[in-house]
Amino acid sequence: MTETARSTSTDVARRAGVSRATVSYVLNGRSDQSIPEPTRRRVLDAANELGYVPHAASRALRAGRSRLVLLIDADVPWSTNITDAEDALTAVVAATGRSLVVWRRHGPGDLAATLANLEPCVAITLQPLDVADVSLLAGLHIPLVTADLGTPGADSATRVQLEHLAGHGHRRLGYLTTSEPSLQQFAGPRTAGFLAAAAGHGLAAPVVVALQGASAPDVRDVASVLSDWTSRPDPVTAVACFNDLHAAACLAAAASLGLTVPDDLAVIGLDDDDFAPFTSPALTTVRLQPQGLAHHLWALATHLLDEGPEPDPFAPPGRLVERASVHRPPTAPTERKP
Amino acid sequence: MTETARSTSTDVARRAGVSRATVSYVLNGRSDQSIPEPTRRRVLDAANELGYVPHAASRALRAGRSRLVLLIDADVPWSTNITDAEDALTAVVAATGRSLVVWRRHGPGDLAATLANLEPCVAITLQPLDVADVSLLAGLHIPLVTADLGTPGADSATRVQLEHLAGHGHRRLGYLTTSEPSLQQFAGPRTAGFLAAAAGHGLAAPVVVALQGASAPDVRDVASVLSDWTSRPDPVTAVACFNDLHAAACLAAAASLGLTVPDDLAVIGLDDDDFAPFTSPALTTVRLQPQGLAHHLWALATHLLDEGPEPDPFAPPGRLVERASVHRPPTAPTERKP
DNA sequence: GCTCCTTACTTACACGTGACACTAACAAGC
DNA sequence: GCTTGTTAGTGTCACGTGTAAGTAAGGAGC
Repeated sequence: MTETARSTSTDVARRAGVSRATVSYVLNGRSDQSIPEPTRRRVLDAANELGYVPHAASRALRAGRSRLVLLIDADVPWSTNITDAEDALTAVVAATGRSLVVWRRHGPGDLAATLANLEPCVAITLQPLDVADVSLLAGLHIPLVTADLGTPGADSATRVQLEHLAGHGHRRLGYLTTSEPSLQQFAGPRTAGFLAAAAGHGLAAPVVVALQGASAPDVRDVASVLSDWTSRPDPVTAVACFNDLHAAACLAAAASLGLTVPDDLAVIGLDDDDFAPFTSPALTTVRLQPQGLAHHLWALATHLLDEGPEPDPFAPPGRLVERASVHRPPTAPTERKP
Repeated sequence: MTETARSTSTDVARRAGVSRATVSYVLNGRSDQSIPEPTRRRVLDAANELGYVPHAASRALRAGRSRLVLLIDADVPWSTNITDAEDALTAVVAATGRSLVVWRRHGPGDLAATLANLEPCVAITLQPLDVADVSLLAGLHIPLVTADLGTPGADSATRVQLEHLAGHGHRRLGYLTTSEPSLQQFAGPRTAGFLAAAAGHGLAAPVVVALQGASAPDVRDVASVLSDWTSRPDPVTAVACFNDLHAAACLAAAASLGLTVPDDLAVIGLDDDDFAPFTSPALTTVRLQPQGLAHHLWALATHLLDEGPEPDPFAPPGRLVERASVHRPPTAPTERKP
C-alpha cells in the first residue's frame, strides 16, 4: 500500500467527470438542484471508491461553525451519574451528525487556550461558569448551553431519599454533605431539596453538616458527627448523604462507633456507584436517570442554534435502589444482578 | 454591548496600519523577518485591544493539522487511575499549545463519524484499536499513538501486590480477575504479571479465576470461588484482585461466608479508588502513577509528529497503599488523610 | 550616476469546502 | 421564428490563515 494523499472533492469531481459544484450538490443532497439519477450515481460511486471524507477544518471554516460540541467538565470527582450523563449526551449529539468531545478543565487559564484550538464549536457545561469564562465564550461567538440544575425542585433525587426514610418511620433525620467549593453547585440544591421535602412531609428540620475533603470526607470526622447526632435528646435515626462516597464513609464511621446499620442508624446514599453493592451492609441509594437530562440539554442547544422551540424546565428523576442500609431485606444481604 | 463580529487578522492589520502579512509575522514571532520594535508594538497593541484570537478552523486548514489531540477512550468502567491518566495527559498536551479532548466511543461505527468532524488532528488511545479502525485513521492521515501496555513487565503494579502478600508470609495465593472482553487488554497483562512475579519468588502457581460482569462481579459468584479456594487441602490464604471493585466484592463475599479479613483471608486490590478507605476492613491496594505514562505517551506522539527521538519502553510504577485488609494495623482501622 | 545590498514591508496564492449566479442546450407556446 | 421556461450543469467567490515571492526606499561602494 503506497503513500496516497487524502482525496478531496476535486478528485471525486474528476473521477465522476463533473464539476466540483455538482459533487457538492449531490453529496449534500440538495433538493433545489435537479440532478438526474445517472449523474448522482456516478458521483456517489466515485466518492465511495476514493473513500472521500469532507475535510472538517475546511467545512468549519466555510460554515462558520464546526460540528464539534465541547462538554466542559469541572475538575470534580467522578460518579456513575456523570459518566452516564456523558454517555447519554454523546449518543444524543451523535444522532445529529455532530460529535461530543469532553474536556476536563485543569486550571483557570486553560479554557482560553482550549477554545482557541477548537473555536467554531458549541459548548455545553453541567455547572455554571464564572463571568470571565462566559464573556470569553461570547467574545469568540461560541454558543453556551448550561444545565441549570440550580432551579427549585431540580433535584428530585433528594425527595426520593427523604420519602424512603420517612416511609420507614424515621422522624429525626441527619443530612451529611460536603463543604468542598467545587461541589457546591451540586450540594446546594441537594441540601435545599432535602430540607424542602422534609418540611413538606411535616418533619422537624433535619440536622445538616457539611464536611471538607476533596473527594471523600475523613472517617473520623464523620464518626464525630454521628456520635453527636445519636447522643442527642432526640437522636437522629437516619442519615441521608450527598453521594455514595459520603454514605460509604458514614457506614465505616458507624461501624467504628459500634452502631449497627440499619437497626441503630439507617443510611441512604445517592448515585448508585459501582461499589454500592459491596459495602457492609449493602448500600441503599438513589440512582439518577441522566438520559433525560441529555435530551434536555440538547434541546436547549438546538434552541440556541437552529431556533428550535425552548424546552420546558427539567428535573432528572431519581430511582430508588433498595439494598440493606435502611431496613433489613427479607433474605441475605447479598444480591444477584440481572 | 452591541453585537460585534469576531475580529480577524485583517482587522488587526487595519488598526495597526500595516498589511495582514506583517501581522502574521509579528504574532507568530518569526525571526527571519526584520520587524522594527515600534511596528511590532503597534501590531501587538492592536491585537490586544481587539481581543484577536486566530480562527482554529482556518489555521488547521492552512497547516494541514489541527491543534487538537483526541483521546479515544474505550467504553470501560472508570477508575481513579484512568481519570488520573487523563488529567496528566491533559496537562502534558496543554504545555505544547495543543488541547486534549476525550471521546468515549459508544458503538463500533461511531469512530468514522467522529473523525470526520475532527479530522486534521492527532489521536491517542490507551488500548489497541482493531484493524478496521486503524486503517480508518490511516486513510484520513491521522497519526495514532497507542499505549502499548501489553508488553512484558508493563504491569509492575501486580508485582507490588505479590510482594506485599509474600512479604506477609502468604504462600498459597488466589488471583481474582474478570472475563469481560472489553477489559481483557488490562486483565491479560495483569494476570500474567502476577503469575510471573509469583514464579520469580519461588511460590506455587496461584489459582486464577475470571468472573463475568460488565463492571463488577456478583458477590455470590465470588463467594462460591472463595468457598472453594479456602476449603482445599492447601487452602488459599490471600487473594489479589484485578481492581478495587473486585476486591470490594471479595470483602463482601468473605463476610457472607463468615471469613474474617485479614485473619482468615488477606485481600489486596489495585487502583486505590475513592471508596477504598471505607470498605470493611479498609482495603489495602496499589495505586498506579499515571503521570509517567502521560509523559511517555506524549513522547511517542512527538516522535510521530516532529520526528523527536523514540522514547524508551515504559512501565507505570505502582505504589502500595497499606490499610487493613492484608494485616492488622497497629491502631484502629480508621484513617486520617493528610 | 549607476549598481548592489539590506531593511521593511506588501501582494498574491493555497488550503478545501459550500453556494450564489450564470449559461448552454433543448422543449413548449403562439 | 421568436420568446419563455426548464434541465443540467459550470464558473467563481468567500471563509481566515500562513508564507513565498516581490518591491519600494534608503544607504554604501566606486
